[in-house]
Amino acid sequence: MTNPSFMNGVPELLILRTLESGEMYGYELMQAIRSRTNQAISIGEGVVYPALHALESEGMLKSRRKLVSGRTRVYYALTRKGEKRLTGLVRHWQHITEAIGLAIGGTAHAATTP
Amino acid sequence: MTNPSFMNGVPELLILRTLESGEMYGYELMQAIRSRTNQAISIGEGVVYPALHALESEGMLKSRRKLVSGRTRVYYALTRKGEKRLTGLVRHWQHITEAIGLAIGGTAHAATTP
DNA sequence: TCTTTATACCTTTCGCTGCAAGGTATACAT
DNA sequence: ATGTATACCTTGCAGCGAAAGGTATAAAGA
Repeated sequence: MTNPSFMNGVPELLILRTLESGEMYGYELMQAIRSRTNQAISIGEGVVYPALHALESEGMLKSRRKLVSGRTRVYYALTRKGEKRLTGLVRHWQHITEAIGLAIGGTAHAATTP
Repeated sequence: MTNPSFMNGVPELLILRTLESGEMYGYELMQAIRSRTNQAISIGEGVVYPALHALESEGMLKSRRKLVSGRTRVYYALTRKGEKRLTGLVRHWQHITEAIGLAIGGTAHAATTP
């Protein structure tokens, strides 16, 4: 029950946000995230797949299996609930980064102009 | 050696950045951070003190003890090395948030204007 | 033909961060 | 006397996310 660190849940945020553009399968998701962040952030398979399963079991995503040239792909799509969660996560993220921006950009130095 | 999560080290960043304005003792630091972030972020004692010790042992901070009306205060100040680390952490933070901003704000939807 | 590379899925293991909670001690107000 | 605020510190643990290992198909290259 420990209060999860205020910094956690970014992979989840990225996953949900990326799926907002349309259903994707895990492997595709990973690449999409890497691409959308200009290679700055790579979410590995050990993060993506467990996260997808967890999100689905929480009702944030729904999946359907599709057979494409012999390979099985599991496509995930946002549910209404997932969209709501996403909205909350985005808001939280913006709140946090704004706060940190304040602290690191901010206020502190009138020292520069004596 | 595991690659630490790309999201870690924010408390460290906030601590170093806050100490840039001048030396502080732990308790004061905590309050300063809370205040600088408009109460959005609270770094607890269980985070601050271990972090201060770690940073000092890495040479990022130097401390001096001061006796103020019967209570001992341990004041911490940035070293040159600490300043450099801070610069790096800030840069890294900005890089990350920019990337996430791209992913969550970004690119994806020309979908909004059909 | 055989093996490497890329795709696609999944799980187990574990390091590390940061939080909660507990512990000590002084000063001051009630 | 007892509580509240200050000031320091440590231990224990939850949980996140990374590494690494495992299965299987298809296509390219040797």
